[in-house]
Amino acid sequence: MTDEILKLDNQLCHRFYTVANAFARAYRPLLSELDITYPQYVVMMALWEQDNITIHQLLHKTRIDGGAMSLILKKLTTKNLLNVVSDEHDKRVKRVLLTQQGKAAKDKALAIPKQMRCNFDNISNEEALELMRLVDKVSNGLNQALCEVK
Amino acid sequence: MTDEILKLDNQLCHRFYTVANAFARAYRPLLSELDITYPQYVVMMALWEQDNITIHQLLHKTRIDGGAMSLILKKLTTKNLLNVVSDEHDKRVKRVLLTQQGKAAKDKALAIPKQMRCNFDNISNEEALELMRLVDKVSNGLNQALCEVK
DNA sequence: TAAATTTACTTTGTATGCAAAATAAATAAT
DNA sequence: ATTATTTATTTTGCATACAAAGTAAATTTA
Repeated sequence: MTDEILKLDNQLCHRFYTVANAFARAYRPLLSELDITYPQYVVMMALWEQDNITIHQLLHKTRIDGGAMSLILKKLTTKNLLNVVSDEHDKRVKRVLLTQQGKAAKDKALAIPKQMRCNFDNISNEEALELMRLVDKVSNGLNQALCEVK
Repeated sequence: MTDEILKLDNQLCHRFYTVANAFARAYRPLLSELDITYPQYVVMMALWEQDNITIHQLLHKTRIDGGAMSLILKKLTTKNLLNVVSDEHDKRVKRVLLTQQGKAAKDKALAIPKQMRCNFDNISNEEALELMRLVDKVSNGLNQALCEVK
């Protein structure tokens, strides 16, 4: 059946599309206390891991779009969670620095992963690791494909 | 280390976020011949599978947001790929019908899955099936969580 | 060293994704 | 038979994605 090829249920892409949206939706209530969105949370996680990095490094780490990042950093600056400052030596470069409030937010955030994890306690740790391994494999394939085009 | 908990590389959600975006990006060049976006492609796949369905059914099948669907259907109507008509019996309901052009587009689309699949030919069929199974498990967990809230 | 190129970011225009409000029509309840 | 509620869909406002164009500063070339 050639029809099977285009069936939505057979598309890996549609599963990822669906689950990624479901994740963002599921994080919403958990992030409401921090008053940030999911992509903003991703930026904060990157900075909690390593503070005082360049926007370029932040883009690489988070895989967030450059244009979107500009807006996200403005929003997080308005919320007093971080500051963006120009680099002394290279004026093209901007560095992102957590504020005291931004650093403090990490304590609240520490409870989030556990709350999220319990949404799929039907998945074992082994399965979760296998899932991450396979998703990475798909990601690598797609990224290589995109590089070849350019 | 409590720090490991919030590390970006340990977040399942971020992997899905990344790979879902990578998919949409990878589909772009393949869909350019059809002159449609990835979400529009999802709608078309649903209709190639079953034509003449209600918007409600289409929303359920594709998992696309209702607000977004309104716009997507307008775009696809403008491209002469489908028509939206009111149901005779229940005037609240609207049905979506493929045009001749919309049906014909399926022939071109049949080549897309194979082209996409070769981007991750490092993944066996068994791994792909296992991946789908695990993603579904995560999806189910998240959807149940969202239902409980409501 | 002046011009061309590269690098780091921002801006712009288009297309979702989503919650919430708005509409309109069918159904249920009183 | 009205009124209240539910169902189907659209509209609105905000927040990303993303490609492409624009800007500014550093680096490389000629």
